[in-house]
Amino acid sequence: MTASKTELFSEEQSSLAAFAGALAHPARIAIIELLQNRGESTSGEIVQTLPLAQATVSQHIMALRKAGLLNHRDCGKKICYSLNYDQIRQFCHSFQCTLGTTDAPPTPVPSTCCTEENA
Amino acid sequence: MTASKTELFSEEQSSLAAFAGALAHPARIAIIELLQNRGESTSGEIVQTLPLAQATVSQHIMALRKAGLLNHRDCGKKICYSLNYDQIRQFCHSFQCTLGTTDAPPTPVPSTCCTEENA
DNA sequence: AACGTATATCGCCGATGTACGATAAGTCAA
DNA sequence: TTGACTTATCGTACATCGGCGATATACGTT
Repeated sequence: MTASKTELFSEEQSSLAAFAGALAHPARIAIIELLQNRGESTSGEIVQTLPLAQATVSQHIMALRKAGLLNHRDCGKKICYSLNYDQIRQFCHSFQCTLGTTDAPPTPVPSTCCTEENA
Repeated sequence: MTASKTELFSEEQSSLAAFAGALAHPARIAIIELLQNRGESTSGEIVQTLPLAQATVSQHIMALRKAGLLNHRDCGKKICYSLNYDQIRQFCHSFQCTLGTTDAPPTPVPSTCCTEENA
């Protein structure tokens, strides 16, 4: 991504993009679904569920952690992961606003592109 | 990505991941915000708004188009883009379900990892 | 300490994403 | 047709991702 020229965009734009990036892989979606269903799972259980090597799954988990989507607690030699619903809800709300799916219907729009814009 | 071993995951998981991937760049978030505010914009207007080269912006627009997030209509020599709210709403709903932010509160969960799981 | 288990990290590789200039392809006007 | 304009695509360079085996780290048990 060439560092995405990320400094050229707003904090919120980068933040939303990062959140979306965390969800941008089917394996990570699967992990989220698993945690959604079970409430809590160890890393090992997640590995067993996915058709990927332990190292790869660990990377996906770490990606979700860095995005703030997971809670984890040590539990002896295991680590239990669960969803951080607060973060998730917060991001979802931001997305709803950005995507315009909260209130305000599709906004009809008079469409100016073919009228005044004939410069 | 490596084709992401995408065949190993469900259709819906891949679909959601693709949608998230389309949003996983601040420039694309910025494009969406722009269209959300203006309702409709030409490619040229979008280029002027972003701090990126025309070719790069065109690629981002194409990424959003391929994800089904944009409507476009020819308008003389210009092309007007707008948000495809139907698609967006549909994806948002899927995400709400996957992320568990629709109904069902955070699910307390008895947490079995430290009890029965001591195999 | 030594071992087994659980998880994270490293190193490597091929594939993909991002960025750009240059150029092609299309439309409209003269 | 020529020319100005708008947008998409090509070619290239580089960074990042996604995958894996191997290894390191950390904990609990004996």
